[in-house]
Amino acid sequence: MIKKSDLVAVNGDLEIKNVRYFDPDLIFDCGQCFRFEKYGNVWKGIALGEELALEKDGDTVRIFNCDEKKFREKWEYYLGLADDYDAIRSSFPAEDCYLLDAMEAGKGIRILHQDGFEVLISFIISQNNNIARIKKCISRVCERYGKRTDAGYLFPDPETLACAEREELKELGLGYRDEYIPAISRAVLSGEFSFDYIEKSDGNAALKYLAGFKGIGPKVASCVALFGFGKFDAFPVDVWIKRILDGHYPGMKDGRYFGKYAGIAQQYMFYYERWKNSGNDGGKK
DNA sequence: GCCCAGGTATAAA
DNA sequence: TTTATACATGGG
Repeated sequence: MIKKSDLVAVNGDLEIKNVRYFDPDLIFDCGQCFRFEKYGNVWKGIALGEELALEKDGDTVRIFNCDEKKFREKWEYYLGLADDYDAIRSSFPAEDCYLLDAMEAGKGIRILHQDGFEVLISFIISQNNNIARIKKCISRVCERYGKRTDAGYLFPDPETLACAEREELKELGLGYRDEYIPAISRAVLSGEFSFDYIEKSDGNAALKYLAGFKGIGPKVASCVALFGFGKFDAFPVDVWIKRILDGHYPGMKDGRYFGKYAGIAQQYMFYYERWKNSGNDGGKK
C-alpha cells in the first residue's frame, strides 16, 4: 500500500515517490506478461481494458495520464504496489543461499495482478514457443478479435474467442494451439471453467483444476495460477528444481536461477520456503 | 538450413 | 508412474 504522502499529481500524471523493489525492465520483460513494449524510457501497454504507460526515475515511478483515484482503483493493485515486498523478502531465512540468489536475481520484479482470462489464453499460446513469437501471436489475436480503442486493441473477451474459427486462428500463426483457445473460451462461457472456483481455491487445488483442461499442463497451470489469479502458493517447486538440476535452463548456474529466468527466480523465491516447510512435496498430493 | 522455444497430448514401457 | 515422440510455426 503506497502512502498518500508519496503520491504527487503532476500535469495530469501521477508520480509515486520512494518506490522500492520495482524495476519496470524486469517486471515487463521477465515473461509474466506479453503486451508491454518499451519506448525510450517509457513502458507502455494495454491492461485491464485500458492503456498503462509509466517510467521510472530513481525511486520515483511516473504513471502517465493518471490520478490518485485511478491509481487506487486500478494500477496500485495491478502493478503489485499494494503488496509488501519488504515483508515478503524479510520473511525468508538468511542462511538459504538458493533463496538469496533467487531474491537477488528477481529483485525488482513485482508479480502483476493481470486479468485471468488474458493470462489463461496467453500462456496456452506460450507453450513450446519463444517470447518474441508469443508476443506477435498475442498481438495478432488482439488485432483480429479485440475491441479497437484509441490506445490500441484490447485483449478479446471469451465470447469472441469462443466463436473464433480454427482456420482464422491458424492464419495468426498459433499452430497446433488453435483448437485449445475456442474450446477453453467456451468452457469459460458455460461455467465449466470457473474463475470463481479458482479464486476460492488454494494454489494446489487451482493447479489441479487448471491442468484438467486440454492444452494446460503443469507449466501453464502454474503460470496461470500465479500471474492470472495471484496464487502465490501454486508453484510446483519440485518440478522446477528437477528441471534446474537436469540443466533444462541454460541461464542457470549451479542449480540457481539467473538472467532471463529472473521471473521464475521471483516465483521460486516466493515458493521455496513453503516447499521446504511442506515436506518437499512441491505442492503435489 | 538448422535448432529450438517459458510444453502438452498421447502412446508405450 | 515415468519416458518417448509428434506437434505448427518462425525467431535467431
